[in-house]
Amino acid sequence: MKISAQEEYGLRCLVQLANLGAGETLTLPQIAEREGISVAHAGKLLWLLNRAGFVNSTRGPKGGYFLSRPASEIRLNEIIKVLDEDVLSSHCESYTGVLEKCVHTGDCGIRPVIVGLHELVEHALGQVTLAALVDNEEKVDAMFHQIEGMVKRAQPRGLGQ
Amino acid sequence: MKISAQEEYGLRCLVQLANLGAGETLTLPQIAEREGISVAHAGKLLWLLNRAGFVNSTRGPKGGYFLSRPASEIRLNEIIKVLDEDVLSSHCESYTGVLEKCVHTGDCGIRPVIVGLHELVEHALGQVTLAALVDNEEKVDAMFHQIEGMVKRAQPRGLGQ
DNA sequence: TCAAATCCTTACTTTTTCGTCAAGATTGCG
DNA sequence: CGCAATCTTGACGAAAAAGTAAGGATTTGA
Repeated sequence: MKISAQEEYGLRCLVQLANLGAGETLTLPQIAEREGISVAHAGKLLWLLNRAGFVNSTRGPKGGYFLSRPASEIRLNEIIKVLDEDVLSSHCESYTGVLEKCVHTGDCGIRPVIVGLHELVEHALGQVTLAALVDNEEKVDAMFHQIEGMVKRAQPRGLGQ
Repeated sequence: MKISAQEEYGLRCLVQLANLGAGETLTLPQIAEREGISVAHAGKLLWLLNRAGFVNSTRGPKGGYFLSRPASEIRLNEIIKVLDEDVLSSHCESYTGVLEKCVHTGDCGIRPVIVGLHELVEHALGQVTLAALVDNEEKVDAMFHQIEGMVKRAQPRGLGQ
């Protein structure tokens, strides 16, 4: 199970922009340098994010990229959906997306697991905004530990063995 | 974020074997046919699972594959770890695995998210055994909805915006 | 002992993802 | 205007993942 390169570095680029003050922008070379990737690579990522409506840009001298919405209104699940196709995707063509009914024979037991994971990840990412990532690193950290604690106490019913 | 083909189809093969009665086996052509993949492909997956100690096999006529441990002692997180490298992996070389300290400059806010996701997924998969997949489809389903419900009630503290 | 059934292993091909390159378009400034 | 800084776009190449092919090894049973 993997976070794709596009997801990871696209998210990093957005974090850079979320750190800017009002009216500030970052150029491709600046973003590339800070993330340790090539300018061309950054260019492609920012182009994707632009097309998806997360960032805007101005060309020419003094130009650059900036968020097109407040960081507090951008949630991680939206970002991941745009950089990949879904929050969590699987291969079996019997799924339409991940959530539709499986056409495999009745003894396919893995569907509920994939659906469950999808919901878990989707929901967790939906709780985190870009702003939270920038401003409240400790709080995000605390939140995840809180969730983890809840999950730990939640389950030992119905399974066991 | 993606479930790799190896993870998905490897898991499916194990589910097939977990459905067997004592002393029964399945041959590669049988497994391949049931999952809609080529025999060669099934062969590679079963070889991985064999090497990892989840299945055993006998050769010759009447041979085939079978689980080397009871399905109730095999948890999904172990399986995923073997079929890929980890339950959830990321790209940044600054992580050693996902859980070590990030070497990026201090303003890298995404580390806690990756670590949090890792723990979430790891823990969820650790709750599900192969046996549960086969025998208790409804119970697994119910469990995930239970976890999801807990997570939903758990978080709105510390983030909000 | 031979033949058929079966797994085992390595090498290869295809597809997808990742990343680069280069030419083009737009803007600001002297 | 004309140059330089900047983003935009599509084509290309490299690397990784997915899947295929084929010959070898082992076992059973007649």
